[in-house]
Amino acid sequence: MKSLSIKDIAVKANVSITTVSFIINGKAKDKSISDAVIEKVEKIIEESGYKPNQIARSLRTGNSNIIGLIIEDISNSFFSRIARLIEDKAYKRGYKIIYSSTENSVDKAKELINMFKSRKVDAYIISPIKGIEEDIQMLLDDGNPVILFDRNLSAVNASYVGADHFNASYQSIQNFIDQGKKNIALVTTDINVEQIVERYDGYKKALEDNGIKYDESLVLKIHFNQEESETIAQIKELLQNKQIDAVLFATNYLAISGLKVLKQINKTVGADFGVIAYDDHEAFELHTPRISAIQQPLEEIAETIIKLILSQLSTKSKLPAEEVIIPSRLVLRD
Amino acid sequence: MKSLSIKDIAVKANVSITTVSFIINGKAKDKSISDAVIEKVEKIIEESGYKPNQIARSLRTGNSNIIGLIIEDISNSFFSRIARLIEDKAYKRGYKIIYSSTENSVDKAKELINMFKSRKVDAYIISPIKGIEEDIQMLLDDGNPVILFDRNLSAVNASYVGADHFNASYQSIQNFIDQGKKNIALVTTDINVEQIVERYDGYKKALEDNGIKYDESLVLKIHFNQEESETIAQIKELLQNKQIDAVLFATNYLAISGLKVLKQINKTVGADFGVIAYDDHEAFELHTPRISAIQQPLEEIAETIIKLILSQLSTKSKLPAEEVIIPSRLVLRD
DNA sequence: TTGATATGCTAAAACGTTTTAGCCTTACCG
DNA sequence: CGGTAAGGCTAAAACGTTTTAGCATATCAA
Repeated sequence: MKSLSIKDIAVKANVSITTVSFIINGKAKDKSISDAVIEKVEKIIEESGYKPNQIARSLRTGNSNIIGLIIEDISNSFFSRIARLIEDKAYKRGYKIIYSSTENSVDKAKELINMFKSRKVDAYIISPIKGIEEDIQMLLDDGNPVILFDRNLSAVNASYVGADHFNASYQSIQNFIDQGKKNIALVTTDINVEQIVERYDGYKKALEDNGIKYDESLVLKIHFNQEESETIAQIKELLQNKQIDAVLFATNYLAISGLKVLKQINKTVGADFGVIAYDDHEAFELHTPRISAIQQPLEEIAETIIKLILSQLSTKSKLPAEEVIIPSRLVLRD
Repeated sequence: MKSLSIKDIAVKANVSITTVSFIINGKAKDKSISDAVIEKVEKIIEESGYKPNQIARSLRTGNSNIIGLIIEDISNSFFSRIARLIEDKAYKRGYKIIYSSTENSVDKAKELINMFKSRKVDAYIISPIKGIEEDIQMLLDDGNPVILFDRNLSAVNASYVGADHFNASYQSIQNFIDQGKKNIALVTTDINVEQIVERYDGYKKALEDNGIKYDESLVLKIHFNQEESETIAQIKELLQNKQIDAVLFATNYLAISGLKVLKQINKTVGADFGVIAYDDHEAFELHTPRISAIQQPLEEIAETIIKLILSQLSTKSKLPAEEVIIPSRLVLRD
């Protein structure tokens, strides 16, 4: 059951392959093909259900209409929601997405970039990690559109779209302080990526600006790939052994682990113990009491990414890298 | 900055393209290429960083090493978690995933299948919807490996991997009844897919087997694509106006809406009001009290899908369609 | 009448691989 | 010593498109 080729159509219509190609690609008028022929060929295509082989097309034209998406983990709701929005918007413009998760591994990330390169994707959307600067630079040097998001790599001059992590973090801490909190903990991860560092910096700066001394023992850095049970143990230790009246969790999955701890040790979130999570999650709205969270503007981020990509794809000349920082929203609950 | 081709390598090594190709594909020994030449060419490839153009390769060989994944919505945690597992397992075997969400639209699903077809994906993993039976049959007729999952299409003779929705649902209701519940509601969706129907059937059968009369007014079918606010309004009406002592939610997002309603009307889940959700969700573990849920065996489902695909890919002869039903697990909490 | 222009179409090269068929040596066997 | 086999390599076709260059014929202006 071989599928039809343009040649089959040409034979059936008794015209040349070239003519069929022109018609398929809407260049018929340009190339002055007669209406009669256009109609005949279109009819045959319609009836036979012929679809051009995209692979052959890609080989010839050099573009694939595929956008490569490299993220940390598609099962993380932040990424899956962004992926969905990106997919949607890309799809409407005729692009498909091929994605892969890096799991924060430099090797895997590099491999993925190579994979995508050999697949000739038209553009790259990457939530990067430290250590792949060179590879990204090579993509840029080769003239590929590359958009970083969520986390930036300062060493690389690529376009970047992300939320204002520093200010969101700062605001959250300011909010705690305004409520009279003094001993404010930060639970974060040990991966050295820009957006995590910014959240940390915002935390520190807010304390400092309010004349509260930074206490390193109130900052817990959780190892990225460890079992949740261990995370829970570590958070429990922090919360039980330290005098703490508020916590900012730097990621939503850490916040979820944290809430489990609070449940275990029978501590309730409320007036005398504040919690804010970075990145909202359905569980927070539902939790009793409801948990405050920082919402990243997913829709805007996705839209901006696609806009940048399309503008880069539509001009052959290299556009200067753009940095778009979009404010996050602190949603206070209960 | 044109990228290297096999020809460039051949020229550099002063051998023919054919020889390079044999070496790249590990057929050198077979084709009796001398060790000296192998070494020389490999060295040049290594140094130059040459990567074969996958598109040209695909065009020639007819396979792409890409698996197409068609699901309802990547941002739904059930699908994103499955996607992650599938991606992982596929990746380890040298396959990449290209995905797209159907949003339960027949037209979009058909379009996606065509898209994937013209991209010559090597296999299809589809969480199907009613109305695309013919398209799937065509894929099968053309000899493509196709695995349906989550929901089956009885009209089509494709392999299927899914959880035992009927029994899980039956068990849940039985559990309610064992606890003395009599007025058991079901909140489900109006999409006519097999796994939803099975959950409904399980509900009915369990009632029947226990001599409880089926009351249609206790079954709420929520329209698929509607706003959450409307869903909440409908669930609220059900719970307020009917004498109900237990609810089974047929999807996790409906359960989440339902829990929001309970919060609004100040009804607490507990001994005199039971709740079970189909598909677990992080929010349930965290909810106070914790919410019971039916867990689908994601890991096993993903593993089985990949196994079936690989076995189909490795034999050229068509294998008979297999149906694998994996038991779900009812996790009772609090 | 002549050259130019428009109209309608096509042959063939090119994209970068894989693979078939086969060429030339040298080695070996009887 | 002649024939066959093995070893080491390669030319060229093929995959299915797009696109460049160009061939006829008809029309038209001068």
